[in-house]
Amino acid sequence: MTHIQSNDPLAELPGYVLRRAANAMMGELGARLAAIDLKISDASVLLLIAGRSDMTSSEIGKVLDIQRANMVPLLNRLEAAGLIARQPLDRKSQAIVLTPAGQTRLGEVQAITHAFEADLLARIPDADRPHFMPALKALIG
Amino acid sequence: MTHIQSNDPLAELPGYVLRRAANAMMGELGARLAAIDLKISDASVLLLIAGRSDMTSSEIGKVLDIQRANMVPLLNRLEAAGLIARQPLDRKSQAIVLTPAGQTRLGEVQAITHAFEADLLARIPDADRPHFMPALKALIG
DNA sequence: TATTGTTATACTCTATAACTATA
DNA sequence: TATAGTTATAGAGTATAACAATA
Repeated sequence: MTHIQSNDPLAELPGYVLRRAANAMMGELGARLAAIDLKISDASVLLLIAGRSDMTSSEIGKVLDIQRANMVPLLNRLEAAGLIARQPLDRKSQAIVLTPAGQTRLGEVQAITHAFEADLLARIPDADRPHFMPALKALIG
Repeated sequence: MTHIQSNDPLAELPGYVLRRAANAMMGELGARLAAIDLKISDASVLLLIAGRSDMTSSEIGKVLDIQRANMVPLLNRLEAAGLIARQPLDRKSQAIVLTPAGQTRLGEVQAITHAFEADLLARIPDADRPHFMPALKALIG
């Protein structure tokens, strides 16, 4: 449970509060995805390759900000769970594609993700909500 | 470098963008604090115990959301660097206090933190800025 | 020459269980 | 009986270097 205390002098520092909010929300999302035996990074991959059959491991890593080397155990895990397959594109590259079981699991991921994002936004006061995404996007890139 | 790509279908998910923004900002803060040989958690402790001599390791952990057990190597590191000292409160508890060197380092932490927080806020468009902290606080606790 | 997939490795952060000494 | 401090350990997540095979 992440809960800023009343006597925390860091509670007015935007960077500190940003980290706390992200930790709280990712903890919540992680708990919801654990119900279908996925980690957040697993779910991100499934969402990313949905409906396509042209993304390689390296490309997925670039988009999701995951190192090439760290993609290997992640994809091995998804493959062992029968959710993705490796399809050769040429003799060097291979596309990562959803299996039928992966398609089914993706549906569950989408349901959980949609509910999670809606619950997250619902916690933000009406007046502040429209400013949330623009503010965060301004901090990236 | 954290930089959401244009072809990333996750770029409109608030939870995902929140995590990316927090990672980007913490990477930036970590880099600035590395210049004075501190980690973010180190700096948080120094800021928290500034001006007091009554906080125990357990209390610091509760406020900063760090497990009791994980406070030990953190405080050992700060103690080895000569920045904090352990002062017995009774035969069981001990207060964590800044040494003179810790006071000096705290000043550097405050300067870095102040500049960082100002730079962070400056990146957010004027119209969105007043809504940033209220939105984040609504997500915590 | 650059890139893909991979292995191996290491480092940080975090989580849990257990022990002791004391409140 | 509960709490403070500690030890040990294990699991994530992340980072780098290096290699073979192929573009």
